[in-house]
Amino acid sequence: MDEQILERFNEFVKRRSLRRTTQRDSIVRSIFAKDEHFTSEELFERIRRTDKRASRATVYRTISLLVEAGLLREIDIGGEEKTYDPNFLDKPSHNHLVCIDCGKVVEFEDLNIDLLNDCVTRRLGFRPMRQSIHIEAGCEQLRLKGICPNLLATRLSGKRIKKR
Amino acid sequence: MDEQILERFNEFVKRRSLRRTTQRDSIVRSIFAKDEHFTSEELFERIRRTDKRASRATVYRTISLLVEAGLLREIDIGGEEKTYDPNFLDKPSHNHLVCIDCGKVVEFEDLNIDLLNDCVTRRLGFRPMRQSIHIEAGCEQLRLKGICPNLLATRLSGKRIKKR
DNA sequence: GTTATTGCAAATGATTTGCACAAGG
DNA sequence: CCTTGTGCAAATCATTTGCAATAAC
Repeated sequence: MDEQILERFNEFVKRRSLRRTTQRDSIVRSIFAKDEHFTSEELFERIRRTDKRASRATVYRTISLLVEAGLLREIDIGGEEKTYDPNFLDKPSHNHLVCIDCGKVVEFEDLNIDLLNDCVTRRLGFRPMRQSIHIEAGCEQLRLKGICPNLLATRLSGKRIKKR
Repeated sequence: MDEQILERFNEFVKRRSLRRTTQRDSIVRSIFAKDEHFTSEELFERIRRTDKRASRATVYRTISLLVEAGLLREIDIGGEEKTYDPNFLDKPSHNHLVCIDCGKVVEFEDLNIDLLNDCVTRRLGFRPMRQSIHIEAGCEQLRLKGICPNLLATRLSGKRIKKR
């Protein structure tokens, strides 16, 4: 993981006169070890594997801190539980496409769309702050050949398919 | 209200061999009497004013039916409760801008953005189905003059400001 | 030492559900 | 009639919170 993220978090924690704890460190490390989206429960289970007495409460509380610190973002990809995205540090303005066939989530960036959105925002009399695009789409391969490569890939990798 | 919507709902209900009831009729009428976004609780309170023994359960169940029928859409404008938007029949591809100063929600349509999104979707190997843009923006007037016209308008009209 | 943090279990709050009675067709 | 809908209250489920014990600084 990029140790720099941990540093940034600890600066944030210090600035708020909060405390650096082993639990917070390990949760932050666990989150930014991958670039995968996750729910609180998934993260909790991940943490539990290495620390048998970690608590859900601390996981929830640390996630909130990370969101306040601007290091983590809640995203909307459907589902009952909130989903978090650790990739906004690398790609500050990316968006999400969700495949309605397999649930796969694809991240993408598009400068032109960002620009157009800013125009619309100003035309409406507002100052652009943040924008996000949510696309639901079907798999083209599935329609043409009856095979969804993402679904296959998902099966192979054992990745959980998000129920919508 | 456009009685045609009620008709469409009742066709849907019949197709599923469900039943047309006075409660469903009155809930559908209540929703499409305005073009305002609402939460289940707000709708329930609205219904309660005219029908003292209406139940939350039926409101929730009817909302679900309307969403399945494609007549109502859940939208994401933050907040803990789900928000529903009855305006997709008139504007099938509109988006939402939320003012971070006053919580006002502005609907807008933009064909160019829709087109660009479709391009991106195809480039990624998917078939466009549905897309939505969520913009958070600050009030330009507030920054320049210290006055947010929406906030004023909201106060005057007594409209509830969504907490975020 | 003083203040913040943790883990637990209990609380919360929106939404869902089981069930007995009522209503639609 | 027979089946689906309603209203009520209880259940659910993710998330939050109070609190006593523990760890930072």
